[in-house]
Amino acid sequence: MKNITLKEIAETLGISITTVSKALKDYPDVSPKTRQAVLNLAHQLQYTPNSFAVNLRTRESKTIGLIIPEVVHHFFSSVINGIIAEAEKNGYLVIILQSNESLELEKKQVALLINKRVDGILMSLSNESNDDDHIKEILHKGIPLVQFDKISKLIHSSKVIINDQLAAMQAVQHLVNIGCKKIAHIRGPVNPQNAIDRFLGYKKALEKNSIPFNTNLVYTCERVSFEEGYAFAQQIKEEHPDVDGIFVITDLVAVGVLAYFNEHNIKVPQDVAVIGFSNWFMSQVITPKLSTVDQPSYEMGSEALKLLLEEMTARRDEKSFQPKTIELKTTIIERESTARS
Amino acid sequence: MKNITLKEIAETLGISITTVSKALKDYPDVSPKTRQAVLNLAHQLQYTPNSFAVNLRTRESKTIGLIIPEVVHHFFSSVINGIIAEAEKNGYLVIILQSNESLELEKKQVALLINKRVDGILMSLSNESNDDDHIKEILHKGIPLVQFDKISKLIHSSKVIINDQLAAMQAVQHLVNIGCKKIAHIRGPVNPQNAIDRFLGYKKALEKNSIPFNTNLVYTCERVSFEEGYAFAQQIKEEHPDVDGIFVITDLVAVGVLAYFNEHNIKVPQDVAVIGFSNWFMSQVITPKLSTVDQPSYEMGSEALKLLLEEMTARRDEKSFQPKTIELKTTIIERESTARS
DNA sequence: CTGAAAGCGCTTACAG
DNA sequence: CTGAAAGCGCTTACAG
Repeated sequence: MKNITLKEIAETLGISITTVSKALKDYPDVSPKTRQAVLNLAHQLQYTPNSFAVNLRTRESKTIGLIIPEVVHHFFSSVINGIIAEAEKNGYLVIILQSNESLELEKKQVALLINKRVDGILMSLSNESNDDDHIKEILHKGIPLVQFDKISKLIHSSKVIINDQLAAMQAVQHLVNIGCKKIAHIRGPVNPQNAIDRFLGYKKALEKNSIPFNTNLVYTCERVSFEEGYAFAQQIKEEHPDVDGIFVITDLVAVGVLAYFNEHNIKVPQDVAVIGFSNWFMSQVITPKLSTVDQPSYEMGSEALKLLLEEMTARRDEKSFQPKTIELKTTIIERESTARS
Repeated sequence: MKNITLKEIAETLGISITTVSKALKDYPDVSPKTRQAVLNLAHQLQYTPNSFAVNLRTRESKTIGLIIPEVVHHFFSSVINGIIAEAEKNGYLVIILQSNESLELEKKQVALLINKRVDGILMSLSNESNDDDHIKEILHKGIPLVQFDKISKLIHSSKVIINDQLAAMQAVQHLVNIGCKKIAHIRGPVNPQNAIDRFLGYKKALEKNSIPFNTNLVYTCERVSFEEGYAFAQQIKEEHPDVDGIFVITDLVAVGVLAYFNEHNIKVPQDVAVIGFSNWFMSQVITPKLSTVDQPSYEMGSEALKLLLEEMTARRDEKSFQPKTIELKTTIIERESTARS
């Protein structure tokens, strides 16, 4: 089906393209009669502006790009949800790309989005990311950027985060409070800032409670998977049978830990208490129900988009913009896996 | 940072824009020397074509639109994964919209994508969708369309589906095989084709095994939620204490059923066997592990994108294209929730 | 092998 | 209040 253009409307009504354009955009300097005629015909023909032409003229695509490590992930899919909803509300569409935790892919995707000339970019870094050049390139090109969740502290952009260190401290403190004396930590990979911060929070909590820190009680995930949780649970029990509490980097891994314990008749929380991180849906339906740290994911997405909008608006109006950091609240969710009476 | 244009390259080299454009696009009628000079300078200046202008000229956006009911959903997020991966491989980006199971939103989003002039659309219908006009509009505009999973049979487009009826029959047959005599069905909402087909499969399986069909044993979800599963499990036990098998529309709801049974000491599978549908990750980690129907989600996404590509290519080459339907294989996954020895 | 020119469909500063 | 014209940055049929 042919698409209607301004030209056709203009010709049909015997007026100029300029006037048609103005009428449709509610410019004041069009007579009410002309405006009405244009509006009627446009509606009748179901005119919609050619967005390609509008993009070229206005240098805006009304599209933003999102790069995340993984879509199939309860936390990230909730974030996406928040982003898409907020974007749509403001007339923006969202292109989603997935780095699959690969720095190489992440770089390619940044290039793709820059090429596409999106109006802004939202990013959560891959676990491999220990190099900032591609992200600096975004800033260098003058494209508004908001980092969330897995961020690089060195990049001077807006950020939406939680206080991972504090949240981890609270989680470990909770284990101490219910009587744990020897607490292991299954941590995330070495690069991501949030894995580092959660580890530091673990360490601080021990210190605060005068529990000696022992490197051997820290187990490092590479892929942050269910399988790793399962394997580390076994390893912990073999190497340190007296461990009575485990703080796990994220719920998926913690569920792996529970699976191993369930299968080997190790009682949770009586023998070992377990606390995860993120509050996946899954945590409340497994047995035992998993204690965890609730992390507002939908809100993280919507707040990130709002910050991006602010920056895009400032940029368009040629106002200066100071990057902001929003820190969202986390909450300890106590469930069966730490319920010692 | 200023963006480099063809004009600047042309001026710097003292040649025409035409020649620069041709050199960059590997047209044969450019002298090797000129081509090299252009390529060098373009690379040095990090030239990338302005996609807005390219879109306008070529009438292609190299972008496709995806509308799904929900992002935060193991099945759909896996489909997204397949779509994005395959799209990227072929130089397309994906805009994702979420209907939240609302027909009204779905209509709006179709309009958004048409306006955006995406090169093609992938859709899985919302549960509310009992009206096709907005989808016919896509075809009417000549935009390639592929439906997947939750489709409208009445729309003459390509489709990627599973045989829901057959898969449901196999699931119920499995319950019969392990000795179930009175089998309830928690079905999906009334509109979606796949809920209807799964229900029909349930009915056929009963018939085939000479088990009388009883309307009272069919419970209809509205929101397809964990909570509904929980509530229906209770209702089933109250209304029909002798039900010994339940076929549930999808794993999320089945997990709700298991939660109720676990909490009320009803033994699964001894007292009641339960089988779900979709093979969410969650199903293999809960207690008891849930039997289910595996549905290839990643593949559904990648196949849908391939079909769309075929159609977009045909359309561009002005060849005719006959919509195709691809039916993917499903597999019964037997786990603890139906493991009667 | 090279380039002038038209055109994609819009927006907007400017003249009348 | 109306419209001619320039221009966004590219592609491509055409002439030389």
